Amino acid sequence: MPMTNKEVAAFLERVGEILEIRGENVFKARAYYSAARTIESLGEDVSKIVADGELDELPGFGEALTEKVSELVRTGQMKYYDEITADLPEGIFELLDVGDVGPKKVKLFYDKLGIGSVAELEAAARSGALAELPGMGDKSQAKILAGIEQGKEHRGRWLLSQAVPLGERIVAVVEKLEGVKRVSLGGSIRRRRETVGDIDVLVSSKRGAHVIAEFTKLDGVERVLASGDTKGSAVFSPGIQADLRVVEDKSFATALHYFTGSKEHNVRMRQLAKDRGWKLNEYGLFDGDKMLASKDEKALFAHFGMDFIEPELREDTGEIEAALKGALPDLVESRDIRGALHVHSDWSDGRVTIEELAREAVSHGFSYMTISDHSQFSHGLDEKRLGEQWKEIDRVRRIAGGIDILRSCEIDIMKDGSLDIDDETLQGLECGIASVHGSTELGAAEQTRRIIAAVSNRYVDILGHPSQRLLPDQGGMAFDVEAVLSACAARGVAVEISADPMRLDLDWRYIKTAKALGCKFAIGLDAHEKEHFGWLTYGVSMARKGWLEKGDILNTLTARQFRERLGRRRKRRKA
DNA sequence: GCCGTTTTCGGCCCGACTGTTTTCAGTCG
Repeated sequence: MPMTNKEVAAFLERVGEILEIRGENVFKARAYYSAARTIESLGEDVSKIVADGELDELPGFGEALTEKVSELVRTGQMKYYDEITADLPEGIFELLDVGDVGPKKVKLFYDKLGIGSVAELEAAARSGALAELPGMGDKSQAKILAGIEQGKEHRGRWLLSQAVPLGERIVAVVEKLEGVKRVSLGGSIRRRRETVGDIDVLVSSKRGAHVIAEFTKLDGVERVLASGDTKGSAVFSPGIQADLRVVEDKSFATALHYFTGSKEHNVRMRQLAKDRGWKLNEYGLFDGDKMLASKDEKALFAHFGMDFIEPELREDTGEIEAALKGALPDLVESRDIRGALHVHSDWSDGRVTIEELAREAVSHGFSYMTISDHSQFSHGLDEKRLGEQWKEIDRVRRIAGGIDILRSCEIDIMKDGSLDIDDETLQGLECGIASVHGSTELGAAEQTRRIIAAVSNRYVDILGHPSQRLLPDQGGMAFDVEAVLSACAARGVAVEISADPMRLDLDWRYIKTAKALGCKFAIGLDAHEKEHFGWLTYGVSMARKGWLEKGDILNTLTARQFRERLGRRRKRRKA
């Protein structure tokens, strides 16, 4: 089984960490980190790039990395890795996950005390041995113990949907503090990454110490990690860390740009500044000692002759070049979406009646909705029950004002690629969504054949959550993404971008590739209760991260256009 | 380990905070 991009990236990340722990040249380690990020943000499979012999064309891939990564992708192993890890204990990497512990301290702990796991670190801290080490003391020891405790409670990343409400609450409170001029979320939450490690908030004020002090007293603060004049850091219930930075208002635009990132985007922007003889940092854009005024981010980009780059695009995947050429996409917005697709009712595992769903959809401004309950394999409806449901849909359609309701179904894709509803019944659907739920462990080749077989059924209009990934940490199943996307494009089957915060699937990294292959998209809610209509914003964010415009997305069409489009496609497929 | 119409060798982002230090190292973002 070929390694996924994520696996290759994680491997390279680890090589970088080992090099740092070993005390090698930090720039050598950085080369591996940079390679890891490049692989992670690829819109195509690294195994394909290796097979095509095009790995050395990626930025940051010279002779050594090309050879080592090719070996890794082909054989699943890297001799170099075995060499540099041979004399290190296996658990040494987990030490890096402890707060306030970096490669230098790992090396120190290992060299002096032979510590090679978090358990050993904890024992050493409790015995007081850590405090005796050079450069360490009681406070450092206590901090490390606290870090170990926190790590036990929670590790890793949070869903975007968990972070956004907290982030917005912090902004709302801080905005009202005395002496605060401007406030914004920054970091990965502003870029709308599908998961975030922490919440970044930027504030402009002349009263930094006061703002930070108030921030650390907010409702929900469990622990204060740092509290200075310009920077504060606290852990909020249920364990999400938030960092607040305070700058002068004249620095707000450059600071916001800086703290929004991504790091890769920032590196490119600083380089652009350097090329022009300027200097860009969080405090401003400088020509010598002179600060080039930027009242907001738009003005900042304008200095470079660039169009404003929406935060979602700032991943260094071509947005800088496009902005310089004035060729950025006109990104889709939530208000462009007219149809609520992929809605489950209490006919399967949803909590709400069709009639209530209709009312809820109207209140969110949708003008049509597809009732897409599960089919029999996922404990949903069989052919007979579907027929009965259609009568109920007809009834609600007559009484519900201002909304069109389409007969739909989330049809299960069987292990062999067939569907669990017969064609005669499928013919009666107005929108067919086919999804994989079971048998996710097939090999990549079989999985690919299976999905392509399913989207080849003429009554399938949309491929639901293609990868079956579950955030924050469960990767998707193994299959040839490009082959499936090509099949969808050829058959006119739209690819779902699930707005379910645990899915957000198709992965935005593949969206640009999908569009280039000719795919259309459908933002699906996968709603099971009323509150889930609010998920739309997350689906739209992913579409935006994938550079999509209104015209790329089927449910920006009016109800009538949507029906016509699906109808036309079906006629073509019959012919 | 990568990279180059300023360089094929010598750079590679940099500032805030903390704790341990009498001037700095490590971590983080």
